[in-house]
Amino acid sequence: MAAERSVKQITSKGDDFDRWYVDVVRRAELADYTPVKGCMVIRPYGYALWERTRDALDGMIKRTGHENMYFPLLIPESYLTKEAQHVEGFAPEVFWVTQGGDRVLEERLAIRPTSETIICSLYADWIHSWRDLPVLINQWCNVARWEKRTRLFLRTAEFLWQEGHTFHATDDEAAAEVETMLDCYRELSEEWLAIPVIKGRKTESEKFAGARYTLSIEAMMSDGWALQSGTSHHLGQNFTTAYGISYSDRENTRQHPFQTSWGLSTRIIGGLIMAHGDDAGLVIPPRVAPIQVVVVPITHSNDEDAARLVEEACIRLEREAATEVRLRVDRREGMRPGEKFAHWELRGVPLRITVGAKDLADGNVTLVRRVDGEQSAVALEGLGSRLQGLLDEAQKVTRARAQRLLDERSVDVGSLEELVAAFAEQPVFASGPFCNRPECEVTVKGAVHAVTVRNLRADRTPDGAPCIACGQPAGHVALIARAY
RNA sequence: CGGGAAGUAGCUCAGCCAGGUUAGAGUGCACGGUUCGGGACCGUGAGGUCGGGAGUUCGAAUCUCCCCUUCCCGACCA
Repeated sequence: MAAERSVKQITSKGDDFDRWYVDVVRRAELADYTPVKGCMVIRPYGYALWERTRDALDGMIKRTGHENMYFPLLIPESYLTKEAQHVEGFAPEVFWVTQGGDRVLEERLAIRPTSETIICSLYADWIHSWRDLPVLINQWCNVARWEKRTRLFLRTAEFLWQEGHTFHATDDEAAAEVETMLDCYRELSEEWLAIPVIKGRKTESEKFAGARYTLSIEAMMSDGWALQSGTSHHLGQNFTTAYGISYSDRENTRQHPFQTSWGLSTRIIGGLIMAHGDDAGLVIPPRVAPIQVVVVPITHSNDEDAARLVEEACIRLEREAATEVRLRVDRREGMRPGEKFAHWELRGVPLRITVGAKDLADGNVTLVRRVDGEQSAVALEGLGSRLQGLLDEAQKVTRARAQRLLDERSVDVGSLEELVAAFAEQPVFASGPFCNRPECEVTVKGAVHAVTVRNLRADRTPDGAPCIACGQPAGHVALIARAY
């Protein structure tokens, strides 16, 4: 049955994945294009999804000891340009404000592409002593980057994110922070968004501009492509030196603190869509679903008694579920049940309860799980209190399905030939021993169309195997994939 | 930013090559009715500066030029 549930308005996933993605985003009313080039509008349903994701991550950020604050949107050019690599990396994508009202500004202002520079400039005045460390802060904000190509949620000129920034007395403490926050991203992705990820370290060519190193989580989309879903950077003393941040340690010696930054953006919503969605539309994991349960009453205009019983059952569900579950009864008139089913499937609501006279005669309602279409007749009695458990189950099934996809499309390779063979049929996640020299990265990229080294896996070691590109002893296992 | 495609009703598109009454279809929308366990049907109605600008012409959705936007493939990137 599930296979026949095609949706009128959206392209089939198998026919054209990119069109499918855009169709789902727009038809499910998550987001849309705007008259502003490169900028999207996030519509209420999409924003609700972001809010749930954001709140989950915000809880983790606070749990790990960070506080939220807010920095200016505009950054003076002289502040932006102090860290050489950073400027070089971001300069091509900065928006510049050159005028205020009718006055040309003496110094251009950048619209923040990220806030390390303004934050360092301010903290240079606020950090004086080892007692001032660590500084553990975060901000939720918008940033702007002049991107050449727009993809809703995945790449827009303006996007929403959080950026965490910390300063530490020791290198090790900063390194631990980078790991801690990457693990928060992993937890958000796996436990909330039901997307398994692979943690690892970025290669030199892929790391954040100005960082000593960058860690990332990489998720597999259902077409086998990778999506970098969160990054955590160890900035060493690069910025603190450039921006003159120093403090007196316990021995009264001047020191530059060690710094980290880490970010996760609305891009993750794109990942959620591409990881779980199907030909009927979105599939939203219950923990972040704006609406977790939709109730569709089946009423007959020529049978008032039945209609009354159906409405009573709906009211009962609303009352019993109200406190713990986000449930909505779809009472829209003049719309046939099938149309409502399609409507909510497109929007990815995890559970649907159909309430009709036929089932009610036996004290039952029909329950359908979005992720796999599993359908069952369940007793109305006590259902409200069982919903949370059913949602937890749906969350698990969604996660397991994504894990299965990742497992099925992951391949270990021991040579370039095997790498080429791995991608012959379809995009995969290939893992192979890698020496991490820039020349070898170029070789790997050139071996298969559009692949990149996503990261050096944190969970694997090469065990003395030779690098797939040069044959020298490999120190890492590289995750190689095509990426969004 | 390079290569390709496309912009006509909310959406999907036809009409354009061979310029000519009042620009069409399906779907969606509004109202009425029959219906109602997978996008049902009948009727009525609203809805368009044909992406924008300039030009050619008696006359432009249609021909010419410029611009804008979107999609796809690259390069760049969260």
